[in-house]
Amino acid sequence: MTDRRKRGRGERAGLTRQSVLDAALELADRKGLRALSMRALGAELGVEAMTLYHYVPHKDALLDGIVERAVDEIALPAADTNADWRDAMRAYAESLRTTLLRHPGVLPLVATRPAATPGTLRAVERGLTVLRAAGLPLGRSVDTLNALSLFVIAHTAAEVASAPVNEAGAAGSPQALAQLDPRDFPLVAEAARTGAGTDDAERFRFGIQALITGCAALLGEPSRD
Amino acid sequence: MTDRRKRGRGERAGLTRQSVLDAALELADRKGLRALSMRALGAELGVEAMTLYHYVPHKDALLDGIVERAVDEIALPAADTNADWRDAMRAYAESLRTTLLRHPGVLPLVATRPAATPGTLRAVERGLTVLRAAGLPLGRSVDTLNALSLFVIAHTAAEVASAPVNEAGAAGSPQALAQLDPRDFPLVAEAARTGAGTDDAERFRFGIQALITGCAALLGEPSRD
DNA sequence: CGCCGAATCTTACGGCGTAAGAAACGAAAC
DNA sequence: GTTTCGTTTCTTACGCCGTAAGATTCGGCG
Repeated sequence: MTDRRKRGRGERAGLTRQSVLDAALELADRKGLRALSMRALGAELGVEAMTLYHYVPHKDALLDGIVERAVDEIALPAADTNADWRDAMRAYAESLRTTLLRHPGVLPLVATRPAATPGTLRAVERGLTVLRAAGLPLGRSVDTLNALSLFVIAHTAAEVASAPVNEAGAAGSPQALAQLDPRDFPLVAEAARTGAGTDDAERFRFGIQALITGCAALLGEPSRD
Repeated sequence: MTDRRKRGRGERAGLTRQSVLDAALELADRKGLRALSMRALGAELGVEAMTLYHYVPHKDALLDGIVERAVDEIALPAADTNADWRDAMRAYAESLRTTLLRHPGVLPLVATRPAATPGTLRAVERGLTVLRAAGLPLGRSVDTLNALSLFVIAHTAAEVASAPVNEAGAAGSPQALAQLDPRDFPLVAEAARTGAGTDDAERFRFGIQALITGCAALLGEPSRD
């Protein structure tokens, strides 16, 4: 954010672990993960690459850091004890998706790394609280929350993967799919042509709804219409 | 497979695109993605790094290739028109999981790249066929199949991520989780202590079951017990 | 002032992906 | 058998990467 162009002779950059992570996150989102090198990040901050090692022990820690920074942005599940847990979970999933989509550069990392940072733990704890308060057994609460978050992460990761940074349509785009031989893949071609199941947000909503409905059913909850 | 140690003077290596991809896949699974460099792969095959560029235009294509090679191993959904689509999908999900788990090195790639290779298209087409034959509308078939595959991929990716190659327990392991302060995260700590929701296979089965049940419910299928 | 710890820079090493071209081979053409 | 030619393999080199080691410069405190 603050303009990092060319410090005067013997004037410090005034970095923080936080400011370094923020710049890294911003750079990854803007130019993609591949463009996030220590030297490039240094240049972005008006500093040599090695300087960054005063704020971060190695690059992997930097990556962990930006994941955590992005995760910290996610809003916790609402602890409204009056609301149905299904509504709470649906709202949480929706908000998790929009937050993750705001950081396309980090999504490959989120989908790939084990998630046991304080930030994620906080969200998980809150989620479990909501589910337990609704009467679900602990084990099933874990299973439910796990299934929901994994689906959200995978779906958003797939969304950004098929629309890469600064790039024309990828191989998975509907346009590309529509051009394959209907004799080889009739249904896929038809879906691409008619646009069935093409809208990311709607497909996402369907998956979430199915997951929540299914969990409720397996747990013997009364169905609602 | 074939012993690649030290060809005699002026004796060819006899590589194929397939053999190169196979070796790359095997190397990635055995030593992890980070260890898969062109030079290392060349050494594995008894050949200089640049030689590989006769079989693959660049490293990204190599990665795409090993993903496709792994994907080709997945068994297509059974087209048994007598069986319930729910059973077919559950079996497919289960088999997809075991296949993916056989290639831990490739999972980060699968979870990350857009999937529009012939192999995946074949599986998708078959899945859509099954669902359509059961009477689901095309759009919903796409949504259902999408939700299922994404969940499977995300879950298996999470499984291998929390048990990395040749490594002691990662940060997300139950042991590590059990040691955090119960005052900060009481439910997470309790779950870790009692082992609730700890079994990967069972948690997976729950998610799949929930997803399928939920999709059926949303599509107005009669419930079964 | 002198000193010290923190912040920054310099230099350097080994590894990476890969561009460019030389070299060695096998098979077909003569 | 010799020549030719396309395929396969190797050699060399460039610029990038992460980062180890250490010199340097700074602000603040005695």
